[in-house]
Amino acid sequence: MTHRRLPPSFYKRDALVVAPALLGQHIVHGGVTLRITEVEAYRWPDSACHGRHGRTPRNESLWGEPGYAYVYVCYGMHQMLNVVTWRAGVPNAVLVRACEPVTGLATIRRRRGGRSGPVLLNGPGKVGAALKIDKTIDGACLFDAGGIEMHRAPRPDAMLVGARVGIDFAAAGDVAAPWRFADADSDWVSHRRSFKRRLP
DNA sequence: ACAAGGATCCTCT
DNA sequence: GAGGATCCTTGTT
Repeated sequence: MTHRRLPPSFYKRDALVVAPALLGQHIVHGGVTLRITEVEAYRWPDSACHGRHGRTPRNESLWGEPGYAYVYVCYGMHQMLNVVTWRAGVPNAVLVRACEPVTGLATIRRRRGGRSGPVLLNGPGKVGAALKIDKTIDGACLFDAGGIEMHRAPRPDAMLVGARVGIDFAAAGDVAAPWRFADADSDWVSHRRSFKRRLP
C-alpha cells in the first residue's frame, strides 16, 4: 500500500510546519506501530539545535536530505528519533517525543520493562526503546518501503503548543519558543502541564 | 589518552 | 520536584 506512506514532499517543508503535521501519523518499525502524539521542532537559526556547532560525523544526517531519520544517542543510552525536514545543508528536524501504541503492545511492554499505560511511551528515549531504534537507523529513508516507515493517518482535532523540554543551555528566546506540539486529547504525552496554549 | 557534557529516565520525597 | 544513573561523542592534551 504505497499510498499509505508519507511522500518525500511531506518532509520538504520547514520543521515548524512538519512538526504539527506529524501528529497522528504512524511509525512502523521493529514489529510495532506507534501513533505520534508529541513532537518538537529544531531548526535554523536555533541555539538548541544539534547543528548549532556545525557539521560533525554524529549529526551528519541532520544536514542531509529531508525524509530521512536522524538518530541521536542521548546521555549515552537513549536513542532519540528525529525526522529530517526542509532541505539539505540546513539543520532542520522534528524530534518524536511521545506516542500511543497501535500494534505490538506486548512487544512494546517487553522492551519497556513490562510497564503499562502512558509511562510506556511518554518520552523520546522511551519511544526509541519501544521501536528498537539505534544508530543503525541513523540516515535511514522514511519514505521507501522495507525500512522504518511513516504512514498517513488522521490528524488530531486539537493540539497543545508550548516550549520545548530539556534545553536550558539554549538562548532565552529559543528556550521560550513555542515549538513543541501534542495531541490535546491524548493521555500519552510528556510534561502535559507545561503546555501553554490549546489550538484551535 | 582523558575529561566534560548532554533534546533523559527512574526512583524516591 | 529533585537528584543520581549511565556511557557515547567530542574536543583537547
